[in-house]
Amino acid sequence: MAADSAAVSASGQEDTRTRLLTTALRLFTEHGVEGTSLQMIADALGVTKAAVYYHFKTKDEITGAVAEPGLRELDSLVEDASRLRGRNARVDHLLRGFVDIVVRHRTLMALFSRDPGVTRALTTSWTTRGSFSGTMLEILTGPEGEMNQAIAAHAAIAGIAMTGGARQFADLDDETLRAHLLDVGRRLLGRPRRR
Amino acid sequence: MAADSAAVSASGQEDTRTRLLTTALRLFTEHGVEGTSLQMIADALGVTKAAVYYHFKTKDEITGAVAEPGLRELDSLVEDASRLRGRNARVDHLLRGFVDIVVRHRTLMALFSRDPGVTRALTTSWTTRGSFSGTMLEILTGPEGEMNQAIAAHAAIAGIAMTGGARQFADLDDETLRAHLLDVGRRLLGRPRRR
DNA sequence: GTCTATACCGAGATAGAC
DNA sequence: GTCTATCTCGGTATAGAC
Repeated sequence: MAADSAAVSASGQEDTRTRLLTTALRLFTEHGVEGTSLQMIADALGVTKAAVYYHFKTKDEITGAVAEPGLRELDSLVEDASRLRGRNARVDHLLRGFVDIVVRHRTLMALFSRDPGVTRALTTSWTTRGSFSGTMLEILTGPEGEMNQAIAAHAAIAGIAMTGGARQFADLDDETLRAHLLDVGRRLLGRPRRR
Repeated sequence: MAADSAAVSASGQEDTRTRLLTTALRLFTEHGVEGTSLQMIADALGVTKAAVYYHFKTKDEITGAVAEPGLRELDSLVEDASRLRGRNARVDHLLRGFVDIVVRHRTLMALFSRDPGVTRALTTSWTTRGSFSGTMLEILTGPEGEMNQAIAAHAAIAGIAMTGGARQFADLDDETLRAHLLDVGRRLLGRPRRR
């Protein structure tokens, strides 16, 4: 019960910074990054706009902090996949891992692949890291660079990310959604389907 | 040669309103709707902000005018498809028509399915018309309402729209892109593929 | 260390001059 | 048909209360 202020117990209230990021993500998905004002975030938290400014110096910093956990996972997924030998193994690992990340960060991944505001906010800080999306497409497309595969890969990533974050399927449990999205990817990428 | 100011000849300069909409669409896809200021549009046209305001009363009105031609086509496509008998016929007509619209309005359709700013701007004026996206999903999903089909349909629409508007494929000619996107849709919807 | 009060400037919007 | 003046709101910034 003796929880310190940094890591409160599960039932207790989270610290302001965490609440802020959770609230921001929700508002971002509803109104878009550029469509969400600092005032909206502040109001939703019951504090003033300047209080938000204490925790983050700029709005872009908030956007970055919201997107970071998902981006980190994508980054290391692509690294892992790159190290595998055999194209099929790489594709399967990447597909499975991507679906998993999308399912666990549902709204974030949809927001991330959609919103130009996110891209703009991250271009400053994530230019080096931003290579993962290119590498991901490369792996899925294959060395031949066939147009057929390139388009299928692009459609797979977009379709999986946006469907995973769609409101209609928000009630689905993780396992079910994961299975369906994997199926989408396998159909488009021409990989064998289970069951 | 005696062209009036409303309809100039093909080689002549277009009227300000048309140039404005073309410019706005380009800026919208680059920076998002909310990320595009009236000042940017005005600067790109070489006029002042107030001059833009002469042609359109609000920014939402610009957004609406930009999106309208594509939305109209989607609307009548869904109507046409609904009138066909037989689910396969409806699905095929819808898929083929959707791909065609996406190809001919590439950037617009991607913008439309992505940007929350577009959705917000249109909720006021297009609430009644907005039913087409629901009807489209219904037709593609089928009467059973199986989760499998619902997710595949959602992924197909998102994947086709966003891939069609992607910069990487901007150089593809209409026919080629159309064929590839049709293939994406057919794989996901379980429809027979040509060739 | 966390927040309030307040001010500055850019952007959407309106009214009206030319 | 184009532009100036002006208002309000949003992102940014600082000073200071508790």
